[in-house]
Amino acid sequence: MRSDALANQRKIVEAATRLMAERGLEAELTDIAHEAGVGVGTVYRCVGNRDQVIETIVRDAVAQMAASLDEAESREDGAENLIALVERLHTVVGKYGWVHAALIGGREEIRKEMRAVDPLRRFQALYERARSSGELRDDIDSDVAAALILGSLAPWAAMTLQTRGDARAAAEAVLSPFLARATTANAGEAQS
Amino acid sequence: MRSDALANQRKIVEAATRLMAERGLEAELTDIAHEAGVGVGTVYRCVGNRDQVIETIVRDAVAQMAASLDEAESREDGAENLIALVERLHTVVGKYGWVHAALIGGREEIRKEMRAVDPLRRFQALYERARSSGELRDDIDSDVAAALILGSLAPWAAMTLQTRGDARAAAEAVLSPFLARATTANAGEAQS
DNA sequence: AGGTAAACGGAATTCCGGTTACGGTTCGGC
DNA sequence: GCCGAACCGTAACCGGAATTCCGTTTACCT
Repeated sequence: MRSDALANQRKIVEAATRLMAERGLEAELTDIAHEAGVGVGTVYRCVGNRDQVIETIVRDAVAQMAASLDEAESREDGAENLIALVERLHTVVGKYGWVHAALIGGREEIRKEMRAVDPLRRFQALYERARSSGELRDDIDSDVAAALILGSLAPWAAMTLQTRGDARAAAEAVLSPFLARATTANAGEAQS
Repeated sequence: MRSDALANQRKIVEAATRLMAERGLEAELTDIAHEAGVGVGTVYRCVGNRDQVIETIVRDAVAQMAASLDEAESREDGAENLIALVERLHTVVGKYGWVHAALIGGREEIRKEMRAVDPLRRFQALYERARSSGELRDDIDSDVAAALILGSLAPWAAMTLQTRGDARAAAEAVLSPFLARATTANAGEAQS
């Protein structure tokens, strides 16, 4: 592959990522080509047809999520590990605004790709491991915790969370209901 | 409007609802017409073009969500009220499999529709009200609680939650991390 | 029952975005 | 500096879904 072709490939993937983040997965190929500063033909030559463009980008996003999971699994158990993971996931998912849509209505191929990573199970496992550190509540089923915490990646939830400063603060907020009381002394809720 | 036209309108909207629930918002107009047992022309006459068909259905779904919120607001404060609300929301959103996609990638008009209902704020307000009953934790910011609880409507989260029996059980599980400890005595997590 | 305006079905048409074909241009080895 | 292969942009081409059009049928009023 000639060097200019390779450079174009990169430009195209970047452009597609950018455009799809703001317009969704249905962004048009001609627009992507224009955004990348090349012609449509070049898109076909360097990346492939529409489906292949999409697949490339989805693969990127999925890989980044998988990498985050990998990293978390290799680290020390504990609340901190989960917080960092949630922070990374929020960042990644936020960058690719369409992941949600892709998971729901997307091509079967994309969903398969995603199912292979299986973030829910892996997060659940991490939650259970982290629990042994004593920093997390153990009176909540780990599958429910995983569902709620990863549910916070939903755009409407993420939007609210973004109002609190940076991604780190958002991740801490998400985890806070699951922290064991003993560790984070909290205001009493005496009542009646 | 003649009575048969009115009847057809109803049939079409029902058919579209059914078809889009299983195939997503991109179901074809001719299929919808066929499913309703009418010709394509009739769809245009009774409901309008594709966008208007979609809008009609989205409006329905949004109205049902709004009604659930209305009802909850008119009831007695307390955890029970929130659980029932979450149960209803899960049911509605589950019935219209595409709401997520609509909210994310959908037409600006749809999102505006949704923003008008503003479920997050309303739920947050309900959470704050319910807190006064003493059944809910008050050491978690209500906006975070709202984001997490409504985040559970995200498809991947909802999928996990559905594995636990009925919608009611799922709703209880979702709320459980937010219940005050005093009420639901939980196993101790003593450590170090 | 009869007349008429409204509604119907679905074939024909338009529209639109993906895909392909092709004449000009550029890279990179000699 | 020059040649051929690889690459580029653009302008047609194509398929399929949305939309329109019109001859036929139906509901409703008198």
